[in-house]
Amino acid sequence: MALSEQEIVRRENLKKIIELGIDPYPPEGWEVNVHAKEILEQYEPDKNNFQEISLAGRIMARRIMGKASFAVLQDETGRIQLYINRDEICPGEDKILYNVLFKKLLDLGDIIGVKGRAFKTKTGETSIRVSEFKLLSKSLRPLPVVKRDEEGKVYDAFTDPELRFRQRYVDLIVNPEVREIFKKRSKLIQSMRRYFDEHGWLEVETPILQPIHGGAAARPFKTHHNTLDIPLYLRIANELYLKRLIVGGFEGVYEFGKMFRNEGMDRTHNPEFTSMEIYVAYKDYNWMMGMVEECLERVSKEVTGNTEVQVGDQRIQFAGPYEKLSMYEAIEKYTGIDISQMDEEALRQTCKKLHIETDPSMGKGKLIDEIFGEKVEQHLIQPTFITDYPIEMTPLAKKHRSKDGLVERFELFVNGKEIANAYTELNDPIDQRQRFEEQLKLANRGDEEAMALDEDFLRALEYGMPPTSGLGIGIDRLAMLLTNQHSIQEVLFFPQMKPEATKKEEA
RNA sequence: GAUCCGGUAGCUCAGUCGGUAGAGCAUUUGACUUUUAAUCAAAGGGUCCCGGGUUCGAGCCCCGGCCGGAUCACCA
Repeated sequence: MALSEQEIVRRENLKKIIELGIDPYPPEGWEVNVHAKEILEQYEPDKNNFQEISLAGRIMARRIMGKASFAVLQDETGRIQLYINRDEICPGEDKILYNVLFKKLLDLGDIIGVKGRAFKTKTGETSIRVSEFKLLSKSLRPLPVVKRDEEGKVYDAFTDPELRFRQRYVDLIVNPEVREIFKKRSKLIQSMRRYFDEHGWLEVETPILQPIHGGAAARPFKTHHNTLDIPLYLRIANELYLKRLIVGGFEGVYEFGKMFRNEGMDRTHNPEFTSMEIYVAYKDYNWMMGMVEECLERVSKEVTGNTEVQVGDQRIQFAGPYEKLSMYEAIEKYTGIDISQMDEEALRQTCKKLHIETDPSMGKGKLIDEIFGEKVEQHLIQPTFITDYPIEMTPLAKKHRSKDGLVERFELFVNGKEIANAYTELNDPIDQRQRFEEQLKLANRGDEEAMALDEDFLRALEYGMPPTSGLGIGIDRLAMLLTNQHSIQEVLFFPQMKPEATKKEEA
């Protein structure tokens, strides 16, 4: 592959460094006793602190002015300016370290270790007066150079999504705000996990490779196990396994994990995504709504510092209680039509009236879902529980205790998007078998996403599952809300991309 | 999968009517001991995404493809 001019220069510099007897990739570590952010926040000239510091990072800018230079060092916490004076670095006759190594052979992007002391420059910027530096890793590729002026205005921003996502490492280096998004994502999971642990619920792991892709309605990825010579599916959900654990006697289990769905990709969908599923015995969906309110309020506070979060043009209040509307109430509120008594034909006519396309494979549940998706969802900006779904849409939820034809289910909508789904779980094995059979009928009618029947799961229910409430939260979408990002790609380190065109390479 | 928009130097982008390929940053050389989008002087750097076509001549027009984004469809 042909190297660019800058890559050639860097490789030549590398060679010269080696000729000077310097290892460009030394094996030993470097003492890091402080980070950039700590110095910037805590240095006070009067206190004379940070006078023997040792840190490491990447050179992000260099301003050489003859016998002295400024550089910008970036570590995980931020950027700090270095001041390098020739005669301080090279007290003796030999000025090679400064004149040759620092001025000529180091490049932007090189990783160096630095020892020195904090001070303030004439213009008042906290900086490090370098007494010693060492090359820790030579960079052979030029980074995009993003400049910022005093007001923080960005020039030549590195924004091309294709490059940013394919080379996320570069994105993380030159766009510090990107790192903050992922720190928040990590904090979100950590915060939620701590909340569950405090309640004594057990974090578990269940199979990703499943012989039957149950627990949700979606097209799976299919693979094959050679030794067993059987097809296996990457899980589209883990619900049925977690319930088996409730049958087994755990009273609260949860799992953060990747799910895989062989569907389209867009701003809110990636083929693999992270969900959190939790099942708690002896609870129902009413209890679960309270738990969700408490959990999200706390998570929001711990991740963003506030229960109120800016998302696009909206301010979302995560402190409960959240508005509750039944599915029928919600549809009536936003269309003026009461569909609660309608049969499949009447619903089909209603769809027509509302200019919603239908097809013959759609059952009653699907038709209601269409109306809801088309006319209601977009209006649910503040956190809203939509409750009591038609039974046809929800084969794993328990029938409503008082409303015929409905199940005890809620979904939480925020900013017009579903972020959580929960049931009073169906634990009646006879009813569950019938529901699966209904799904089979839908499948025969052409519904590709109807749920598969899982005999072993039914066997587990037949042993008896305590009354249980279960909840699933889309972690990526929650992360999008809490970091004010409008694309799922921005909250995944490595979003799925088509493979790059393979470049011709010499063997 | 459909429609629209985009792909030009390492990066961000201009490129007029189809007529020698442009800028800023980065890079190279030189100057400079408190600069900070450092500055000053000079220089080098291009498979214009790929493949066809039209034309005397294509970065530009036409056809096909690849990759990305947006919107829609499907889905969470």
